[in-house]
Amino acid sequence: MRGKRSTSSRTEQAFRHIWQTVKTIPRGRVAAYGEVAQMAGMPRRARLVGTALRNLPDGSRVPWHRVIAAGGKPAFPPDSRAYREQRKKLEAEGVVFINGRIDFSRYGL
DNA sequence: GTCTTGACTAAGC
DNA sequence: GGCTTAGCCAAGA
Repeated sequence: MRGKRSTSSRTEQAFRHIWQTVKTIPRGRVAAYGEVAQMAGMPRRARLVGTALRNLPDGSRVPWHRVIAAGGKPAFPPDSRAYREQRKKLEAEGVVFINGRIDFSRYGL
């Protein structure tokens, strides 16, 4: 086998690795993009995590809502649909929003 | 191969 | 406390 990778490019595998890492976030907890990147063994690739989640295939069971920006706030504008969905899912898991922000010392990893 | 874009982050004002 | 700037690094055009 030479480096020939059929059916999945290098980036696709990186995305899957990120998705798999996100799946390890326990229910009722949250992690920052940078944290996920580090857990996936890609320090300083926070933006890549965002790209991966954006490319997330429809119907996947990846808990993308547990990934938030550093500072404990969602990476979406508060008036966006994604924001409401994320907040709804998190609150359903017991995560409390305080002034639109999540307490990392309490719900972080 | 270069340039722009982005579900990031930390520091500065 | 909120907006701006700069640094970051890979994907997409």
